Amino acid sequence: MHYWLMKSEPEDVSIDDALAAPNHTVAWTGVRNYQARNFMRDAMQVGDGVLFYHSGGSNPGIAGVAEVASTAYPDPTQFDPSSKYYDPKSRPEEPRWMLVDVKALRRTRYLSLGELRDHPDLADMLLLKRGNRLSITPVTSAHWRILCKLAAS
DNA sequence: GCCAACGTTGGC
DNA sequence: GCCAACGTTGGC
Repeated sequence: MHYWLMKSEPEDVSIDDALAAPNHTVAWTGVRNYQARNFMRDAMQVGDGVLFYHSGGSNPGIAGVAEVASTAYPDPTQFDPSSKYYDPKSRPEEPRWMLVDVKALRRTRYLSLGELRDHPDLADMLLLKRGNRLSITPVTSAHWRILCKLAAS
């Protein structure tokens, strides 16, 4: 059992979009970073906890809780020339990009990036490290507990 | 819109 | 294998 934080631009897929999807589940398309891909491919297991993070807007932060709902499989958008995630160098026999399905469980009280930064016990979260751009980061169980408590407060 | 930080590409 | 150039992410 592991915990993760996964970033999504809410204009693309928000927590509400995911909750409105069939079975509350969305395929996590578009990851084009090897480290983030490797987390999904090599480390994620069905049932892992996911913090659903809204990035890119004027007020980024954690918006909900989700869980990993599948093992990794090839991201179909890499083979679709009309997709913005199309990767002409990837071949179906040897797919370069993988994804997992993510099932949204619930919205949380919105935990803005500012609030997270203000919390001393969260200071060493990967998300908060200077220069970090990874769209998927592991979350320690200690941080997970703190965040769940914060979200419920 | 700016820019810091970081990843990727490709020439050598 | 090095590294400069370029592209992208994402907070502000």
